Amino acid sequence: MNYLDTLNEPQLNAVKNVDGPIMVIAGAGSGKTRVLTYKIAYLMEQGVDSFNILSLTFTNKAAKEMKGRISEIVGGGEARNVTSGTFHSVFSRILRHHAEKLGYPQNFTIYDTQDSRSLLKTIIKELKLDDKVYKPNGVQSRISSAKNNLLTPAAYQANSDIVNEDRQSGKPRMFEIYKQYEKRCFLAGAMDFDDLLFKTNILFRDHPDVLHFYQHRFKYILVDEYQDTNYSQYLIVKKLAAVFQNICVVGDDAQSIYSFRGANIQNILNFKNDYPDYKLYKLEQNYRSSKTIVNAANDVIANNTEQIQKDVWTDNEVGEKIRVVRTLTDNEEGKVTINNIYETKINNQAEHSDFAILYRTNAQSRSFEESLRKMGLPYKIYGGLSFYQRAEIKNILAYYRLTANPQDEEALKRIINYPKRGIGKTSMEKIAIAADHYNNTTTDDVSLWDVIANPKMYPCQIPIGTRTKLNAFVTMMQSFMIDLEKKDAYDLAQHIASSSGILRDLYSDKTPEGVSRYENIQALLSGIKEFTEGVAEDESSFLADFMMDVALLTDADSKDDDKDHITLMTIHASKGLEFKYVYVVGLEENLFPSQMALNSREELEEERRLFYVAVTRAESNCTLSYATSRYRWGNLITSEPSRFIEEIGSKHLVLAKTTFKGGGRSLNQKSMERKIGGTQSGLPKRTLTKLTDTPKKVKGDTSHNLQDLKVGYNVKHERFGKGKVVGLEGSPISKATVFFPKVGNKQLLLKFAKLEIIG
DNA sequence: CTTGCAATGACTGAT
DNA sequence: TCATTGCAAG
Repeated sequence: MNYLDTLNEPQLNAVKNVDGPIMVIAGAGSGKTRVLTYKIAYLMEQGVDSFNILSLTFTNKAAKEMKGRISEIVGGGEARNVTSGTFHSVFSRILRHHAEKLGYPQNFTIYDTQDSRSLLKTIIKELKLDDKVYKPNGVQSRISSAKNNLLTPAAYQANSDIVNEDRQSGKPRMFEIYKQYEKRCFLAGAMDFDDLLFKTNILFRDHPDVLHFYQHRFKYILVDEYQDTNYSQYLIVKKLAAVFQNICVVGDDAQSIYSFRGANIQNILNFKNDYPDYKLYKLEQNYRSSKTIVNAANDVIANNTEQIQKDVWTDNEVGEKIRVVRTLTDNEEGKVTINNIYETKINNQAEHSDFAILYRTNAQSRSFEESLRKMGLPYKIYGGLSFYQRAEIKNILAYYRLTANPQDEEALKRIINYPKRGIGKTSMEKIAIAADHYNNTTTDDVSLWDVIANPKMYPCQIPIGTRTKLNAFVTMMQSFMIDLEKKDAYDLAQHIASSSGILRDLYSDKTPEGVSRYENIQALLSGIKEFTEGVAEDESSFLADFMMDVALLTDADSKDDDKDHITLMTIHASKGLEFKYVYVVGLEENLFPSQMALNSREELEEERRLFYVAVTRAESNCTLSYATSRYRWGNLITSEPSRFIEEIGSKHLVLAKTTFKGGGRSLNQKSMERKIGGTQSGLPKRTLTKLTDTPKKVKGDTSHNLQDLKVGYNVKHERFGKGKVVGLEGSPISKATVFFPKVGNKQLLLKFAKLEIIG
């Protein structure tokens, strides 16, 4: 039982109290994952059957890692019987099991955001509504929040508040779109992300036997990141826990950052109402970060009004101050950041994986990526366009989807003319009209596929030439469908890829992009091969099994290619992670906090929590940076530093020199500085008032006298010793290649490497 | 039906 | 800036 000895008192209490409702409020870096992991291990040691444990985590990767650690503690293969994963993945599996009870096919498709937006666009067009008024994005989030609050289209229409809101915002027909969207999803045998939770609630509501079964199956329920659950998730958990009430939720109200997805802090605050005899444990000791970082983060979060009282502290050393870096443009921010990473890595002999660059929006990754590429440093960008969202991958997956579920309308639309087979817009419109017609005039549920596959039953006005092409497509798809449960996933996937013509189509494209698309398909196929080989003997390895949770996979879940790389991601994606050196970039008003969040206190406080999350990712060093101007939609806009920087006590901050002088840009920078009206160094006035005790750095310029460097000069480096210049780059010179007898050729950035000319 | 070009509007965040 | 959409010509 030595693993329990590593816990502090509140952690130990949270682990050892297993019965009844428990809430753990866990400050950043306070070891909550450890508590959850050990708690499950402890439960198993106490004789609880692992089949009776349900653990809901924020990513599937976290679930996998937890299982691994539990296995190490309890040994044997028992840990794999714990049901664990994200809400979406756990309940999509349960839904598959009972799909027919809800009228869905077992192989129902999961529509991702793109699919459902595309369907919404179609519907808006069909209803002859103006898509400038009914913006697909806005409609989508409206419907999403309705679903997250468990409002069916009928309930939506019956709710006068909501209907009034829609009317006042000039969108009185919103409920029709919702109704139609719901109908079309059902016809297509498809659920969107919100449906996975919504339909689970419906399943439990309408089928008490099913609910009863899972209530008794999951005697112990653990929920991580509870502050980010929405009403729909809250209700699922509440229903499941109703019998045994062995529910343990872990969260931190200060890290609630998903309200845009319907997350509701009230779930934490309401816990005591639902379970009056609950036990509360607070984990307040931070084991992750330096005192400086913990205290700075506390300074920031103190500006929020609504929070659960807690006092996060640490025994770790004070550590270094948080560096504040000001640059003139977003591009310069990229260069300065990457150069600092490069320098820090060498000075501290750190790994690339010790570094993370965190930003507010995905679009900010560009300038960092460019600099990283120029410097030849290994990096990985998480989020943004993930592998499974690339067009070529979505296309081939659409073939697989349609094979597993012919009703899938979005999949059909995607591939009916890919690769090109002469079935264009006009034909598709005719088919859609026909399907709609037969839906209204017969009692059948008629999908697009039904129309093209049964021309005798559902005739439509299509010229004979096109008809022939359609028939060929139908015959091909049907042959895939026959193979669905005959061939294993890899064989069928490979077969479809080649006989659909996709591989040929991509192979013929010899542009770099085309080659990379072809490689992506190959990568997908080898992923499927791996899946096929990795399936346990008692499980099936059909293509439909592989497809089951592809839609739910994210970059965070993709297995680490255990390559040593610098991490770039949004702050949202960084939740739960930690890095030695963290760079929080783009700290500018209207960017972070986001412009969209400035209208209400609630939204601003969420931005602040987001900043809190960002800072608390750091273990030993944290750097905050901002640019005084940045490109947005192609034109330069000026910006001022984020209010969040000011909220950190100045004693925790230090202004970094911004001495970047690369690539002959000094002149440009100077003139821009004049134009923008920034001060010569340090922060603009507003911030200076708070930073008066920070010593102003005089612009040091070590590279100045090095401009006379010539190839062949002898130089001295503080670590590598004497060497000879063999190459120079940049004008003015920014980079030198120097041969050192001790270590060989080294590329040095003049502004960092303190070179001394010795003749 | 396909291709190519011009015009347009999007950048929060993500299961 | 970049990806998507609309329109005209082949």
